[in-house]
Amino acid sequence: MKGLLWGELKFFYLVKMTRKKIQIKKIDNTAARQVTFSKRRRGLFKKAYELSTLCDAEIALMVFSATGKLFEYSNSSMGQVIERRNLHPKNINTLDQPSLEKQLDGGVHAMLIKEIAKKNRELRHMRGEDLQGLDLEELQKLEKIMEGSLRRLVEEKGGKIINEIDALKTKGEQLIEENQRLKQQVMSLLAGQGHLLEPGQSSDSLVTNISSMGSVDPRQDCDSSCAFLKLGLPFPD
Amino acid sequence: MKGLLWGELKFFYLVKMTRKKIQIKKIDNTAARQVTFSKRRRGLFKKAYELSTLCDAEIALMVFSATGKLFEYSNSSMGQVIERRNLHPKNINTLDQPSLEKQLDGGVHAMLIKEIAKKNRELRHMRGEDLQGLDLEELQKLEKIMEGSLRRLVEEKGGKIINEIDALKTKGEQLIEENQRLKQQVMSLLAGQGHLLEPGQSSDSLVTNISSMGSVDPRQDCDSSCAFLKLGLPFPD
DNA sequence: ATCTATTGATAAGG
DNA sequence: TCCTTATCAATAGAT
Repeated sequence: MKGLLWGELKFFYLVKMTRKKIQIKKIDNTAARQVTFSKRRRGLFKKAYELSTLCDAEIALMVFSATGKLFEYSNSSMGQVIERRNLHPKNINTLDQPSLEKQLDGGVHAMLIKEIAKKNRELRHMRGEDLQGLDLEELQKLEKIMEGSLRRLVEEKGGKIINEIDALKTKGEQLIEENQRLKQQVMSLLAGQGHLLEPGQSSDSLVTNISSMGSVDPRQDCDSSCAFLKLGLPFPD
Repeated sequence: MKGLLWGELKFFYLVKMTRKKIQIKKIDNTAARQVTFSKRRRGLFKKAYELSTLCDAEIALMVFSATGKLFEYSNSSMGQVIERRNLHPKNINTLDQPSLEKQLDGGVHAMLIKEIAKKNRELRHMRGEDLQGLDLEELQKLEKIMEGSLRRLVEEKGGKIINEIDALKTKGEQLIEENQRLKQQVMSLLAGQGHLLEPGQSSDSLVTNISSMGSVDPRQDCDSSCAFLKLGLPFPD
């Protein structure tokens, strides 16, 4: 809505703007919560950046959204700040106490196992298993994701195929060139040594003998490479 | 200085207000920097608290002042958030926390973390991400799997849809029956009380009055439910 | 620390 | 997600 129109409406209809201060409590409406999360997260990161810059402070900020997505900021390095914190007199004691460590370890252990279970569930769903527990909406969402995945996969495969074909074509051309060179070499040798030919020995077998003395891979003779080239078949690798 | 006096001064003497936006650069004056650090640090922590509360986010914030003082905030536990970050797919390969209990109980943790990393790889592949590392054969295999998944998913969804439709149909039939029963009840009542009808009062309005005394939801009168039944429209739930 | 004009952040709505 | 605008909050500079 354009500013002018908006102004008119406001003037004539006294539109009630419900822009007001909010209570700092968990926002019930999911969509509104997501929007607010996005906006305030940006604001928070900006403030963190400004503080670190203005006041030469070292800052690490980690934010997990309600849906588990991770956002982080650090003006130096996250690991460095965490390490610095662990070495800080304020926290160094908590690391050395076995009891606390065990408590923490138990928590971490449980978290790791929970994480694995969660990922297993996701994987089963992605494989089309255990779908009974999902409702129509969740199935729909999953379908969208999988369609996207399949689309990307097919694209990737297409690219790979094109690349392989290109590589094979290039290789084929190189072999054709080499083949030509060798043929000329053979011809000139034949021209120079034609008088040594004995009756009963074909030129073909002579070509084979000569070419196997050159730089070509001796495991592959001229005849077979000619066949690949002429038929446009893929080359054995 | 009181507001009024201040206003007068400003008006008459054009007091030079040097309140203006600042550049986000390191503040040179040490004292001013300290003051700003104090003010903005509070602001930042408040913002972090508000975000975590409003949006149900898990936050860890560490700030080292230029003089090495540590300030930290977390709505849950600092260690917990750091661990959660370490096992996040984004950072799971950058394990920079050898100082903690991992050294003591390295075996199990390492295994669990490896497992999670493996599953994350699988999941990314299933989502069509990080496919560059796979060769043609692997892509082909993955495509087969995903096609199967999608097929099963669509089947499952189809079944769910059929079920929902059946349920709605059944509900509709039940409502039709109830509707019929009520109509007959109304007719018999009308027949028995026909002599009570006064001139000017239509039977329709009487029907409405009677039916709203029965077991039907009083928020919905007979006319509107008839409309739903006759038009074969979905029922409001 | 306290004050206040100004700048900045953001809620509601599209 | 981005845009807009009214309102609310943070804070720079002064005391």
